Amino acid sequence: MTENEANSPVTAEEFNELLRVRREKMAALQERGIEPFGHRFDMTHHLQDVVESFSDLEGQAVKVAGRIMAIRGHGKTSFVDIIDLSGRLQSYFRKDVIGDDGYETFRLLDIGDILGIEGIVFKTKTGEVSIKVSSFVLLSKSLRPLPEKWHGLKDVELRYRQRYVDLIVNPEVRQNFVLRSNIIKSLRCFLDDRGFLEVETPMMHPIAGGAAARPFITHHNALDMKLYMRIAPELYLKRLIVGGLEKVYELGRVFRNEGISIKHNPEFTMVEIYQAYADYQDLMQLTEQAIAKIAMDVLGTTKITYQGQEIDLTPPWTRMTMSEAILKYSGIDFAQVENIEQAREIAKKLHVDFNKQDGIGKILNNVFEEICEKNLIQPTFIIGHPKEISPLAKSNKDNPEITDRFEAFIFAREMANGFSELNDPIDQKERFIKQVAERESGDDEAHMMDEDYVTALEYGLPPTGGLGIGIDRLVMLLTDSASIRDVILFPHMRQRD
RNA sequence: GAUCCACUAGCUCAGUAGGUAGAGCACCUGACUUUUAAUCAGGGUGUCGAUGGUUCGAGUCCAUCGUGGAUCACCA
Repeated sequence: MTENEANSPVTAEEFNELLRVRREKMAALQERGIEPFGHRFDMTHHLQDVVESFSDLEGQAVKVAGRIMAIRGHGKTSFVDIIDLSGRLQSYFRKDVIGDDGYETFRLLDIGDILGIEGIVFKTKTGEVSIKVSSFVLLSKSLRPLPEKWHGLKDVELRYRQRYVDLIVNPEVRQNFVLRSNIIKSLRCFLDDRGFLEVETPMMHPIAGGAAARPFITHHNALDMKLYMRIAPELYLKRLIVGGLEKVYELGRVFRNEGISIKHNPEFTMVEIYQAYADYQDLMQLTEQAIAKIAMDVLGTTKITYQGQEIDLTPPWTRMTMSEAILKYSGIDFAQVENIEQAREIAKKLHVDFNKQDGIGKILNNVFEEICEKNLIQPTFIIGHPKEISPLAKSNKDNPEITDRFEAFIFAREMANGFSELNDPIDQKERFIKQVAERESGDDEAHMMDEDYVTALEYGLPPTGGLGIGIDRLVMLLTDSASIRDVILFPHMRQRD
């Protein structure tokens, strides 16, 4: 049935049998004076509490609420499974307890209906903790049938489009999203404990900066101006460090107008963290400590299994420069490269693509991505990124062609990216100018000029370490989810019709 | 954007060689006062993703389109 039909006052004949029967039952309940959509209910326990506290609760009256997931009828008695967020509990309806009238009402209930139940806690002869219903109240009539009880909802398209159904029938999906919430809670706790200040900066930017990505474009009517949905909060957060806030973080959504895949959603959640007077080494430590602490909080261990692969998140993680990684996985020493011809030669030899205008740094990065990334299963910090691909990172003191930057890889995926922030306004302006030139020569992911950001740096940005962690990918890792869509409640889908 | 795969009842799936559309669960009728995938007897509830085409005849073959998935490209 289409949404149109669901919202229009159709006659019963237009529904299929399953929908029609439920509406007829709703009407029958109303005829018996029962309101099919209730108001509130005071429960004394969640369902799992009843099971866990059975020895204390046996023989006592409790009030619980939940959704009917199974009905096993036996004539004048019935066993009814109900679920809430905490778990499942069996309830036992008896005609001689709730009366003829109550039992007639009970028989108008369906799988999917939401009930409030008052009854006595007991154990059945097969040993299952149950509640003998002394009274019940319909809290919400369900007008649509739920998917099958033991296969659940498998169709991934329906699972994403109708996540509410997915959440009802697939308990592990519910658990994953509870875990996601716990991960974020744990991260906040970690940062708050270390004196970081949580801040909120604009999501709509006049200039999209802080990352290399194509932005979504929107428009403000009253100001009649073009605005970009933010691709990163970075430049605003560093303005706050200029302003003296010292240790800040922002946890929130960013938007990138790019392809959708198992690892990419157009909007995703990241945390960016900035710490004045720190450098990339400090932030590397912070990264491994944060992720290990989160894993400990939500899973109770730093040794996890992702897609069948054992991964040990215990710090310290391996540290390796980009060139070292290339040497390790290809046997070629890229650090010896002195000119662009040599770099191109290596790329050709390793069958790595590059563009004519790419410099040594970009080719180095291409080679790394092509040859090394797939090998970085255990947590690994890659450091020594070329300046060419790091327009916001501070150059290394000893080798100005590379930056004091790191990326954390786990299971061949970039999980975090951080660096000592470039705080030299003159250097920053030059790098912006280079980015603008790249933009003009067709790279629509290159940075735009942000004059105000340069002005902020001119007031003085203390030496600062910065870090971004992709929360969705972290949640994927800790929930053993193969697709980012499994950790985003409502992943983006093409509109139907 | 490219390639491959999928789309059949509310859900999970079968459908042989092109010949009247199937099963389990759910649902409906009846029996049943401790079941738990309850059981027993009976009932099939359908725009086979859409539109064309081939054919006496299409769920099945062909074409186009739609939606989704996987891989690739882009990216985090």
